[in-house]
Amino acid sequence: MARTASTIDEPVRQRLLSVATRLFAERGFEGTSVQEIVAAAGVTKGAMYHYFDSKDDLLREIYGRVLRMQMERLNRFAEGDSPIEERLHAAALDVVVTTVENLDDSKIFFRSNHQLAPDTRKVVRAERRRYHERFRELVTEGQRSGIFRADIPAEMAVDFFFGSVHHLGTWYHPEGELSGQEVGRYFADLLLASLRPEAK
Amino acid sequence: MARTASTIDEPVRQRLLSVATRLFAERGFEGTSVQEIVAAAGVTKGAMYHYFDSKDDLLREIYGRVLRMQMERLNRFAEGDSPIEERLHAAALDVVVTTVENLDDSKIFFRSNHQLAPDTRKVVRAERRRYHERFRELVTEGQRSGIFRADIPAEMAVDFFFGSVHHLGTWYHPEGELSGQEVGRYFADLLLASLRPEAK
Amino acid sequence: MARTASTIDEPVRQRLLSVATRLFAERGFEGTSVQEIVAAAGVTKGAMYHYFDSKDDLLREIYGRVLRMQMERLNRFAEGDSPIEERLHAAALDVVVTTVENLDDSKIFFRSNHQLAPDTRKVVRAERRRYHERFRELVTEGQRSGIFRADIPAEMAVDFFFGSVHHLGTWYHPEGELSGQEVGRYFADLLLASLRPEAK
Amino acid sequence: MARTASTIDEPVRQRLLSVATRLFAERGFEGTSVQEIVAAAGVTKGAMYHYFDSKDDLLREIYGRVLRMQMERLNRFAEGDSPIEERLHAAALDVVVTTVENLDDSKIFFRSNHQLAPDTRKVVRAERRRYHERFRELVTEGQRSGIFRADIPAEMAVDFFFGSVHHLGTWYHPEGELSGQEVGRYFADLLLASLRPEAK
DNA sequence: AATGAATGAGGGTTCATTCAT
DNA sequence: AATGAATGAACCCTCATTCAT
Repeated sequence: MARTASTIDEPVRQRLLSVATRLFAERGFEGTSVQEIVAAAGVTKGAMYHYFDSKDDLLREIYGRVLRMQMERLNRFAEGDSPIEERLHAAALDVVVTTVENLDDSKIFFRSNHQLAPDTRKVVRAERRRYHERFRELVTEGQRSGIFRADIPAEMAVDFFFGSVHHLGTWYHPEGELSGQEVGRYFADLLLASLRPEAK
Repeated sequence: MARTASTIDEPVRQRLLSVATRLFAERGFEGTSVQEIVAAAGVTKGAMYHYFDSKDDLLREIYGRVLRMQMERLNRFAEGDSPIEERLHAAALDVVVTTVENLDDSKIFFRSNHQLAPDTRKVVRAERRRYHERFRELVTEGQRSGIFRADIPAEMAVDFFFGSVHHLGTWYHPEGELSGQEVGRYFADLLLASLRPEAK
Repeated sequence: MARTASTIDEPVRQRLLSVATRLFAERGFEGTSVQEIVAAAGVTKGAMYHYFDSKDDLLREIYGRVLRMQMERLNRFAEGDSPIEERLHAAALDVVVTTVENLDDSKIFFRSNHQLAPDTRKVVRAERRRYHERFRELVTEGQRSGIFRADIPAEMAVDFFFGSVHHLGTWYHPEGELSGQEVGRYFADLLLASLRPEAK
Repeated sequence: MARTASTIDEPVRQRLLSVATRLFAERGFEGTSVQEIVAAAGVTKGAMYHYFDSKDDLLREIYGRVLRMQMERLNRFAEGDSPIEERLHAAALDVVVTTVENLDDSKIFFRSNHQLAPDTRKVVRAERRRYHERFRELVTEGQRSGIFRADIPAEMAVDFFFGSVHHLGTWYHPEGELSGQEVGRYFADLLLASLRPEAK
């Protein structure tokens, strides 16, 4: 018997996470009540507090999931042995595609950051920074080998690029005319173009 | 006689706006209570509700102020008669500089958007779209005259650029080593570079 | 130059009373804010507090007006020299007609009684009682002369009748098919009928 | 085991209803705060909002209880097979007795009607109308068989009677010299008397 | 593993009233 | 005679969380 996700028999913990992700993305973390989450998940409050310490804990879990996935994928792309411009293009394209495929996570990530407890926030930011640095290494690698222009700090180019990616959540619509692949290609092209050395 | 924001003799309405802007940026809209706002402004709740219809109204006012300022500045830069690449560079640099100078407004803008009442939201988004379109016209103008590459939709390039700008609030720190001018120059350079036609 | 009631040049005090009467009848005393009253009257709060001590004072004035009017009219009818059954019938008819003509006053009277300050309330109830007693005297006069049945206390018959009258506000509609006169006649007939001595 | 109202061991929900009924009757719906209700019931606000959706919901429940009880009793009396004048007399007496026994409910009913949310109000008024119509049928039945005078609309006679009943709350005191039974008999007698055909 | 009654603090908002002008 | 800014208390309600079961 086939079943869609979020059906009644999906493990409660997982169902709570899915539902919370959707609601946090739609209404924001503060705008979503625990009552709404458990109602949408079809369980009671007690059940939620059995699996999670608090509402903050739910958010923390969602963050963790996203961070782990992104880091794994980036590493896979970075470690290849094709030319640097191809690896960077592929990694850039991939981060756009996965962001678009998990748009709810992305929305939560860049909107609810300040709601995290200070400690959690520190952990999240540290992991985020590692991710950023890994990506930046790709740029510096290209700069060192003369493939990318070096008159703009790698950090700046990376911030420039990720700003764009993180903001996908505010304008990209899955039903729109552009697929994630297409946006990804454009974004990766723009990144690579901006790093091309100035024509003499 | 110039005065810093939030001094005791600043008109109550203005003081409420300044304080609310700061707090919304720091803690988010939902994370800031009316009580905290009025306490920080040194007035009572009644005073706040004398000048504003609601907490939402406060947010609405802040939004309006930002929108008006940005639109005015963009128009000034767009209407010049220097070459298109210079006008776009100048406009791009300016939007970064003003964003950095009003970083609180920017943080609020891209984090609390979904908290607005549906009607207000529609108004804000419409005005936002107009701003976007005005900027895009600069890009298409350059594309038509062959100065900018035309194989990437202008819309995409603009979304790419503004994503970066809007995310300044998440990483830029006024006390950091880069001035708004410097970041603005880098960002504008990156934008222009990404629009350069492919080298043959 | 002809002028309708409640126009801008009607004395402020009078306009406040009219407006408050209408609003109190529509929404109840507690359900009407001072702000709504002054807005509807086209003046400011300060103006209202210039003419009236408080919101309670407004209600007190409305009560006073009704009480005075009803007492005057009753006296006029009671003092006639036609047969007692005719005088009672006329008085009963008149109280229905005037109640219907001032339905807002009536609604306020029997719905907002408990909102009055204890002292005012005592005064109002005393005056009300005097009115009641005056009416009752008509009944006892008829009982003494054998025209009305005496096996039911006059007080009871009067309470019975006035209960009906006071409840007109909950069901009578000026635009309905019955005029105040018609309802008055029916009510007066019913009162007289209920006082007729039992047939042997 | 019989228990008096408002004892500490009475279920919370029931205790809230009893207390609210008493307070609404004493001070009116708008004049009673939720804080006062929960304090009198010895619970916290949270507990109240666990059982009732809102303060309005509390009022709605009280209304529902009264309406159901009155309708049941009326049906019992109306369905008997004694002569119509006896059935009407018994029903009239009963409605007075039960009104007096639940005087708080009655006070609330005819004073707070306009405080109900429009939807609830519609429901309540419809049920009220059905009750009224059931009672009126008794009168028309008597008119058709010539027992009651037919020159006064049944509707009018019923409004006349119920006006009196509904106003019991404004003057009847349980500690007074008249029992509910006595008032009921007088009121029923007056009703029947007013319906007696005119003597020739 | 899960319930649901109950808590208590705090949420945004309304209000009658005051007072300097 | 009238303004309107400002007060401060009270309003209804929501919330994340706890706990006995």
